[in-house]
Amino acid sequence: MSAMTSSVVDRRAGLLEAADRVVRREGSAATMNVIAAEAGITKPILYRHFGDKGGLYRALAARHIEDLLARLREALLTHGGLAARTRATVDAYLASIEEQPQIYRFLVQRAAVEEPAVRGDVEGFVRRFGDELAEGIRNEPALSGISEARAVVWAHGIAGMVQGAGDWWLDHPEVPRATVVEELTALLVAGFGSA
Amino acid sequence: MSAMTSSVVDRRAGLLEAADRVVRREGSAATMNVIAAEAGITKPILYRHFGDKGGLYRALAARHIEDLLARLREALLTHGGLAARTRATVDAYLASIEEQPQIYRFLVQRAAVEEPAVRGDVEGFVRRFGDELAEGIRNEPALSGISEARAVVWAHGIAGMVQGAGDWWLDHPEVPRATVVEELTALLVAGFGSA
DNA sequence: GCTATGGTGTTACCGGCGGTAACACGGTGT
DNA sequence: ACACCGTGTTACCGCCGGTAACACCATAGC
Repeated sequence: MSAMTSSVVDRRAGLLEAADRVVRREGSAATMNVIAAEAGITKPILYRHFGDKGGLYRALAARHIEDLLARLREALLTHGGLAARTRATVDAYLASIEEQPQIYRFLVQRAAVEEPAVRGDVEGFVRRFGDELAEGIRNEPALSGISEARAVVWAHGIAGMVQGAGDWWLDHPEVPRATVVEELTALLVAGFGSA
Repeated sequence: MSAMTSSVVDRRAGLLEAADRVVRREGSAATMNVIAAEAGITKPILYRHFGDKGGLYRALAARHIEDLLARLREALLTHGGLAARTRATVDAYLASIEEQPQIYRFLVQRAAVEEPAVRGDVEGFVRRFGDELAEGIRNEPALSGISEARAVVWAHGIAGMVQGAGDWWLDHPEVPRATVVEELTALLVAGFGSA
């Protein structure tokens, strides 16, 4: 019942692709009706595939979250020391939101806020970013022996910091990305020294 | 046409009080109908007073935002040096969200996200927190001569950090507030050293 | 051939939301 | 007596998320 290329899984992917276009184009006005129309169908089909709006949001968020976390994970493995890793990670985050601001807003706002059920499943995104960061911090050679409490509080604090600065930066495009990256990196790397 | 104690201004305050109770009790299910019912009236009156849902949200958010920013402003003036000021500010923020988590969620989520028109008026809240922080950083004796870019990026980054850590902490009440405060303060104070 | 079955698609509806029009009541000034 | 104005109501609109019911069209089995 698989082996074939097409069928249900491709259909789902196609629908998600349509939903993605709508979110990218219309932002928060991405209603179920519009998404269905964009896909050239009507609502009930959408509901058959995703259950409810939360299900579609979950599916939609999952793709981007995995992509983004992969980028961040890779940045966390950058060679060259703690400062280089920090800079690469912050820059990866800001580069991502710069490339697709609408998707980013969808991830941190719609997906995590509007549909509370998503919190347990996709779990925010900033939250998962924080979890990944915590792991990175625990494994950081320069921070060996860091207490668990410190690792986890720092991680979620840093996740919020990058997100907050990124949010602000989206409304202040006159500031170069490199500036934001350098200032945050300086603050964080010096802060890590306290460990 | 003023001088009298009662009339329209008291009425507004009473309605806001009712809205406040609903938000505190029902959280995100604070619909216009139930707010009206809580106030003992019906919808149109609410609309006559506040224009639309965004107007009510703005009015509702404004009170708490001013209260909260006053607390933070006071903390920013704590005597005893940079570390003491940082600790007091972080603690003031976390204490506030601990006291009224529903109101806090309303401020950072509903008011700032759901009603985009609020962004220009009440302007987020985390955003205004960031603005206040930037001013505090510029005036910080220990950070005199800091560049404008650094002050503003740090400010909004720190605002996001405290908010992000606070968000996470709301879901992990087993961690004492003092722990969160101390870990964030340690990171920040050491980071400030890089200026 | 003719019928079951299952997936794709539709139309048409439901309850509830934000928002508004239209009207009813009661005090006040002239 | 009358117009006026603020407070309040009922009843409605359009749109959203969500669902029931039915139509179409392949393939599979006899």
